[in-house]
Amino acid sequence: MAKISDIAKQAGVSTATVSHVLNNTRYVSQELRARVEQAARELGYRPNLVARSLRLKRTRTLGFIVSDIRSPFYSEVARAVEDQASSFGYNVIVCNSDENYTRELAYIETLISKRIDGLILAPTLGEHGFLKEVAKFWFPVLLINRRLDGSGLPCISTDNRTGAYEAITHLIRAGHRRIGAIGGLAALSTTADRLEGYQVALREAGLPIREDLIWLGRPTVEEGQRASEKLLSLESPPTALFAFSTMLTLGVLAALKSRNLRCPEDVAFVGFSDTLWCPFTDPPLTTVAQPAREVGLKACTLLLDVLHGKPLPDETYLIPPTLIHRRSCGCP
Amino acid sequence: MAKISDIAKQAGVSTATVSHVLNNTRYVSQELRARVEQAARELGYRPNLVARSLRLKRTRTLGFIVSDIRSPFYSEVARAVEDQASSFGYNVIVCNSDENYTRELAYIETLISKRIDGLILAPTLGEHGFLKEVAKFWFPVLLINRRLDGSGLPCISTDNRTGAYEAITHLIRAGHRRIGAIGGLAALSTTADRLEGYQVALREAGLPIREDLIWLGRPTVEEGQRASEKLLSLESPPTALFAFSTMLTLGVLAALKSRNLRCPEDVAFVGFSDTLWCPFTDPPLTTVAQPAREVGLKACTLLLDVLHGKPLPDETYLIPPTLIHRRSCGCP
DNA sequence: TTGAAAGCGCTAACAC
DNA sequence: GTGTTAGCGCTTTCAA
Repeated sequence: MAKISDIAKQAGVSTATVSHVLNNTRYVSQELRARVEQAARELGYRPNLVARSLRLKRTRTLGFIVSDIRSPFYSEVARAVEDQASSFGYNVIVCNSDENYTRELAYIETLISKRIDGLILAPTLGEHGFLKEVAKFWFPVLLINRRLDGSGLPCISTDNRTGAYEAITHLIRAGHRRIGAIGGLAALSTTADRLEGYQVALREAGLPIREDLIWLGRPTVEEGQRASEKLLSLESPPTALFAFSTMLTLGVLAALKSRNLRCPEDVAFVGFSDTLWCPFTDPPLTTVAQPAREVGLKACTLLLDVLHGKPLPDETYLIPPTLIHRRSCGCP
Repeated sequence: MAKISDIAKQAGVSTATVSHVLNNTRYVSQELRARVEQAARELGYRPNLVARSLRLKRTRTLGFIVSDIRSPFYSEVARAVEDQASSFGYNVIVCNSDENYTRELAYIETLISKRIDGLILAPTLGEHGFLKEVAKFWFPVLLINRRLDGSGLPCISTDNRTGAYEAITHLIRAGHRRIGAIGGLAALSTTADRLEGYQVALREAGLPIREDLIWLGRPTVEEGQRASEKLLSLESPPTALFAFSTMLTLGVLAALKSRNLRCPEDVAFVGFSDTLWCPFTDPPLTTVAQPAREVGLKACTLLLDVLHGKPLPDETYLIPPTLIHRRSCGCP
C-alpha cells in the first residue's frame, strides 16, 4: 500500500511533484517524471481514491436505486447506465428498494453519507418532497420511469401514454370493441399514463370506457392471473386484453392456459415490455417494447452533463416505445 | 455540509465527544449526549463516510463484476448479493465485463483504487494469476459461477456437472439414444462441467459419445440456432437436444420453429437455467434451474465472514440445481 | 521548475 | 467523563 510520500522518497522529489506527474497537472521535467514513474511502478502504487475523494469532494460514484434489478427493464437500464458511467470514469452503486419507501430512504441516507456525485432513481410510492432538498443540498437527482409531478425533478421515461395508445388503437383496428386493461398500482405515473393512453384510444374510436374492463393492482403473476380470470368471467367478456407489465403478462398467459383459451383466436393480447422470450411464447407476443437502453443512456448522460457544469433541466424526457407485432394480437 | 467540528462548536463539546456519541463508542453523559444529538439534528448533519473510510481503511463497499447484469442468472445473483450486503451495512458497485478480459482488468484496477473491502467476480477467459496477488494484497476475492483451477481462490457455483448429468439421464430414461449438446465456450469451467455431466450420463448408460453431436461456441441466440440447424441436419440427427444456457436455448427454439419441428414429438429438449418465461414457451421448457439466489447469498455471506475475521476458505462450494419437468422433454 | 505545508472530515490514542 | 491532537493519503496554494 505505497502512498505518494513513499514514491516521493524513493524518487527523491516532493509529494507535490509526484501528484503532478501522476495527474499530469503541471509541468514536470522529463528527468523527474521518469524517476517518479519508475518509483510508482516499482512500489506497485495504486492511487487511493478515498483520500482523493475527501480532498476533492467528489467520488466519481453514482447511485442507482430501482425496485428490483432482476426486472428485465431495470437490468437493461442499469446496464446502459453503467456503460455510460464507466466510459466517463464513474462507478455505480446499485440498490434495490423493493418498492419499499423506508428502504429507499435508508439507501438515500447511505448514499448521501458516501457522498455520491449523483443519483438515478425510480421512486417508490410515497411523499418525495425531501428529494428537492437532497438535490439542492447534496447531489443532482434524475428520475427514471416514474415522474414525480410538482417535484421539479427531471425524469427520463418511456412515453407510456403513446405506447398504450398505439397498442389499443392497433387492437381497435383489428375489430376489437371490448378490450380489457390489466395494470399496476394506480398511483404510479406509469400506470396512470398507460391507462390514459388506453382511454384516449377508446374515446377517439368512439368506444365506451367500461370500468369493469379495467383492473389495477399489484403487478405480480398471481394477481395478473386473478385479474384475467375476473375479466374473462364477465357476462360480456373482453375479446382482447392489454397488460401493463411483464409480470402481469405472465399472469394473463397463465389464465389463458388454465382456461384453455386460444390466443389470439379466443382472446387477443398485447403486452407492455418486450423481452427476449416474447417471440417464443405460445403464441408469440405482440408487445410495446420499452426503450430501456435509451432511458438509461439518456439519464446517465444528463446526470454526467450536470456534473460537468451544465444546468439541471427540469423537463421530462419521454422516449417513444415501439409496438412489436407478433401473433398474439391476432392481426395478419 | 456540517461536519463534526461544527456540531462540537454548537454543542460546546469536543470533536471526540461528538464522534463518540455518534458512534456509541465510549461513555458520554446524558447531558452532553443530548446536546450533541440535538446539534446534529439542527445542522442536518450527515456523517462523511469518505473521511471515515480514509481513517478506518475500509469502505463498506463491495465490488461485483459479471459479464452482463442483464443476464437473468447474474441479475438474480446480484440481487441476492445486494440484499445480503445491505443487510450488513455494505453497498455494492456493479460492473459489466462483457466477457472482455481488458475491461475486467480495468474494473479491478478501479476497485483497488476505490479501496473496496471485497470482490465477487465471475472471471472472463484469460490469465488470472494476478488475482492471487490482488487477494493477498488488497481484498478478498470470491469467484462465482466459474472456477479458476489452481488459483486457490474459493468459488461458489452451481453444481453444473450434476445438473447436466440429471438432465441427460432423464432424457435417456425417456428412450433417447442420440442426444445433442449445445454449449458455450469450451474453456469455461461451466461449459466443461456441463459437458462432463453429459458425457458421464451417456457413458453410464452404455451409450457412445459422438463428437458430431456436440457443439460448443459463443453462447448467443444466433449461434445456438446455427448449431441446432447443424445437428439436426446430420444423417442420423439427435432425437433430443440439451442446451447449456438461456441464449442457446432461445437459439434452439428458433431453429425448431424455422424447421417446423414439433417439440417434444420430433425433437425433445432440455435447457439450462430456468426463467419466469419457461412455463410459457411453446412448448413449456424442461430446464435445469440454477440456484442463482443461493449462489449470491453464499458468496456474499462468505465474503462478509472473511471481512469479519474468518479465514478465507479455499474450497469450491457447489450448490445443486433442480431439474424442472415440463413438456419439452417429452416425458409424461 | 520544484517544494513545504495546510487541510479535506474523521477516529482514537493519550492525557487529564 | 471529557478534551487535544495526530494522522489517514491526497491536492494545491503559496513561496522560492
